[in-house]
Amino acid sequence: MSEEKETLEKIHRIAEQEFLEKGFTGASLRNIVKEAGVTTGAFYGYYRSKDELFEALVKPHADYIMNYFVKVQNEFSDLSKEDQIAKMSGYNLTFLNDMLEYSYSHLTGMKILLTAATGTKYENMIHEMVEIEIESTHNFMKVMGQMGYKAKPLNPYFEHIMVSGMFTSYFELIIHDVPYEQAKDCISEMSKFNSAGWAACMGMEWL
Amino acid sequence: MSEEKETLEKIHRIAEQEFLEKGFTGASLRNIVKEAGVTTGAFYGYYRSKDELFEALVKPHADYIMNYFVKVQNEFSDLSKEDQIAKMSGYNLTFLNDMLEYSYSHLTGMKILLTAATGTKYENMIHEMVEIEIESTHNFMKVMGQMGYKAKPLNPYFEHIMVSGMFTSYFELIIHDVPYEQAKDCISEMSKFNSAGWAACMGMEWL
Amino acid sequence: MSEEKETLEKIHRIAEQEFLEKGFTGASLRNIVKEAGVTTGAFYGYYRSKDELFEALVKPHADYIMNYFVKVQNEFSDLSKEDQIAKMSGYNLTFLNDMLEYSYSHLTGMKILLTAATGTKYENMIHEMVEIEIESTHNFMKVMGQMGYKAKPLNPYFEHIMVSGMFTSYFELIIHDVPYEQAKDCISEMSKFNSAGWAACMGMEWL
Amino acid sequence: MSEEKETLEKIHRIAEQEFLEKGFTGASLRNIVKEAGVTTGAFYGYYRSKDELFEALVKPHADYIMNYFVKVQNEFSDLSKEDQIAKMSGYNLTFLNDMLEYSYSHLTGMKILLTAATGTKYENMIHEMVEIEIESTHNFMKVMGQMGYKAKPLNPYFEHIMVSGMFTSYFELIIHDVPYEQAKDCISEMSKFNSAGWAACMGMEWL
DNA sequence: GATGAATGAGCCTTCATTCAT
DNA sequence: TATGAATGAAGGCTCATTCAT
Repeated sequence: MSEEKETLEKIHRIAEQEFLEKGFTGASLRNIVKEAGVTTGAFYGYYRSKDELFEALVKPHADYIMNYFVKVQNEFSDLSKEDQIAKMSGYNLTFLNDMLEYSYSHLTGMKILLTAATGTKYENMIHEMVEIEIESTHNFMKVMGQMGYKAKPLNPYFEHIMVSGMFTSYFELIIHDVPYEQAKDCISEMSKFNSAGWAACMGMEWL
Repeated sequence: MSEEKETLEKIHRIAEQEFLEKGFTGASLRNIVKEAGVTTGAFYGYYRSKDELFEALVKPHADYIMNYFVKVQNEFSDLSKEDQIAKMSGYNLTFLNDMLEYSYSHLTGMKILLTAATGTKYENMIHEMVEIEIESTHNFMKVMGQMGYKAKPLNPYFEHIMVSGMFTSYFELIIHDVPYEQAKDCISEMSKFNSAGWAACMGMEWL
Repeated sequence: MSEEKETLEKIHRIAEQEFLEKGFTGASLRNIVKEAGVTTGAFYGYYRSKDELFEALVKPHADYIMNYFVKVQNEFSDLSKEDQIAKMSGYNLTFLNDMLEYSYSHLTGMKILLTAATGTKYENMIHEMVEIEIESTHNFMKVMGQMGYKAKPLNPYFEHIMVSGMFTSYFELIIHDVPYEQAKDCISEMSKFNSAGWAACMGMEWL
Repeated sequence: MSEEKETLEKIHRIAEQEFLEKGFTGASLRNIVKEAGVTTGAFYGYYRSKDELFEALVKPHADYIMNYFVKVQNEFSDLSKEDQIAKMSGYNLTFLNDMLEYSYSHLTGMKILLTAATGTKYENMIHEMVEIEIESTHNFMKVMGQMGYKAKPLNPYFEHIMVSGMFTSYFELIIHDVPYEQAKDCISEMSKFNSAGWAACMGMEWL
C-alpha cells in the first residue's frame, strides 16, 4: 500500500514534468514510465490511458476552479440588486484572490491545465470561463439598467476579446511564477485598470 | 504547369485545414497528402519537410507582422519627445488597424500562425512581441518623465501580464473571425479602455 | 524469459544473415524483423537503432581484436632489444594464431565485422590495424639498426600496401571458412613467405 | 550534339564523385542529376537505370583489365615450356606495369571499380582475377614439374589468400593515389618480395 | 498488483523510376 | 532530347496500448 502510493506518486511527478515540457500530445507515456522507473503494466494498473493520467493531474483543479467560479457567480446573482451594485467590485477581487491562492497551492497542476492541455478536453477551459463571465456580466448590466444606471451597450465581440485578455493576464501570473505577493498586487492593479477601462467604454462610473 | 500549381494548392489548402484543426505537431503529413489526393513523393517535390511546409504557410505573415511592428516602434522612438507624446495614441491605433487589415487579407495564414504553431519556431512570436512592446513602453515612460509628467512606476509583472492580455485580446479578433468592421470598432474601444486603464494605474492622464 | 531470449536470438540470427548478405547499409531492419517473425516494436525494445544492433553483433569482437592487437604490440615493444630480435617471429605467430582461434570461435560476428561494416564506425578497422602495425614495424626497424643490423630503408608506400595485403590475406581465412587446421597451416606458411619477402627487400636476414 | 555531350559529361563527372564518396548503393541518383544541373528525364534519356550509369563509368575499365589479364595469361601459356620458365618473371612485371599505366590513365574509373562496386556485378572482380591467377599458376607449376623442377605442393587455401593479398596490395597503389613513379618502384619491390616468398614456401628457386 | 515483451498502426522522409508534355 | 511533377514502395523509428505470466 505504501509501495503502490509511491509508484503512483513517481508516475505523477514525472508525468507533470513531461506534460509541462512537451504538452499533452508531445508527452510520451513510455518516457514517463521509464523515467519514473516503473513499467507500462504498472501504469495501466492505475490508469486506462494517457488521457486518464492527464485528467487525474488536472481534473481536480479544473473542477475546483470551475465550480468555485460558477458558485461565486451564482451567489452574486442571488444578491439583491442593491447588493450586487454595492459589492460587485469586492466580489470580484475576493474571487480573484481566492483563485490565486488555490492556484499557488496547486501550482504544478494549474500550470499543466493552463499550458499543456491542447489535445485534451480541457483545452477550452478558459474559453468556457470567458463565456460564463460574459453572460454574468450581461446579467449585471441588466441589473444596473434596472437600477437607473445608464450604460452604453457594448459590442459583444469587444466584450469577448477583453474578457479573454483579462483571463489571459490573470493566468499569466500563474504560468510565469510571479511571486505570490507581487501577484496579489497585480490583481489589485488589474482591478483598477479594468474598472477604469470599462467605465471609459460604457460612459459611466463602474460603481 | 497548371497541374503543378493545382497540386501545390491542393496541398496548401488541405494542410491549412489540418494545421488549424490539429496544430503543427498533431497534423499528419500522410493525412495531408492523402486528403489532397497526391502522394508523399509529390509533396517532397515541393518541400523538404513538414516544417518547411508550415513555414511556407506562415513565414510571410510572421515576417510581415514582426517587421511592421518593429518598424512602427522605431519610427515612433525617432520622433521628438513632444511628438511622441502628441502622437502616441494615434500611432498605436494606426498600427493596430494596419495589422488588422493585413491579417484579414491573409486570414488563414494568420490563424495558423496564432493557433497552430506549437512545436515550431513561431510558437513564441506573441511573447516576443510582448517583450518588445514592454521595452518600447519603458522608453516612452522615460520620455514622459523627461517632459515633466509624473507617473507612478509600475510593477514589471503587472506590465507583462497586461501587455500579454492586450495582445491576446487583439489576436482574438483574428482567431474568431470577428467581422472586419466590428473588429475595427473593437480596436478603437480597446484603445479607450487601455488609455483609461493605464491612466488609472499610473495616477495621471495618459496623454 | 525464455521467450524473450528467443526473440532476441531470432533477431540476432536473422540480422547476421542479412548483414552478411547485404552489408550494413543494404540490410533492411523491416526485413530482419519480418523474417525473424517479430514486429518492429519488439526490435526496438532491445535496441535503439539499426546501428546499435550492428554494434551488438560486432563490438565485442572488434574490441577484443583491437585490444589484443595493441596489447601484443606493447608487450613486444617493452621487451629488451635482444629479446625483440630473438622473439619477433614467435610473437607474430602466436598473435596470429591466437587471433585465429578467437575468430573461429566467433565466426559469424567476425565475418560481419570484416565484410559488412561499410557505413559503420567499424569500416576502417583494418586500416587502423595496418597503420598501427606499420608504426610498430618502424620501431622494430630502429631497434634492429641499433643492434647493428643494416637494412635498406623501405619505400613507405611499399610498406603500406604490403601490410594491407598481409592483413587481407590473413582475414581471407576467416571470410572464406578455411578449415581451422588448414588455416593454421596457412599462417605458418604466411610467416615463412613474409620473412623471406621482407628479407629480400631489405637486403638482409630478417632475423 | 555538343549540348548532349555536355549533359552526359556533367552527369558522368558528378556521378563519379558521388559513387566514390558513397559507393554504388549509397549514391543517390536524384542527387547526381540535381548536382549535375540536369533533370531526371534527361538522365533517363541516356541510361535506363542507376546500374547502367555505373556500368558506363566502369565497364570499359573492367573489360580492359580483364581482357588484358586473360590475354597475358593465354599468351604466356602458349609459350613453350622453356620460354614460360625463362620469361615468367618478366611477363608478370610487364603485366603489372602495363596495368598500372592503364589505371593511372583512367584513375577515377578504376577507383570506382575498386572501391565503389559493392552492390553491382563488379563487386567480385578481384576475386575473379584471383581465381584466374591461381589457375594459371597451377598450370605453370605443372610445367615446372614437367621440366624437372621440384616444388612442394602448396595448400590451395594458402594460394588463395596470398594471391588475394597480392591483388589487394597492388590495387592499394591505385586507390591511395601513390605517385606513379613510386608505384612503379613498389611494383618491382613487390616482385622481389613475392619471388622470395614463393620460393621460401615451395622449397626452390622460383626462377 | 506488477511485469515488460510484444503489438502494429503510424510517424516523417528518401528512393529509383515513369510519363505526359 | 529534355522536362520535372508524380509515383508508391521502402526506409528507420515511435507511439499508446495489450496481455500472458
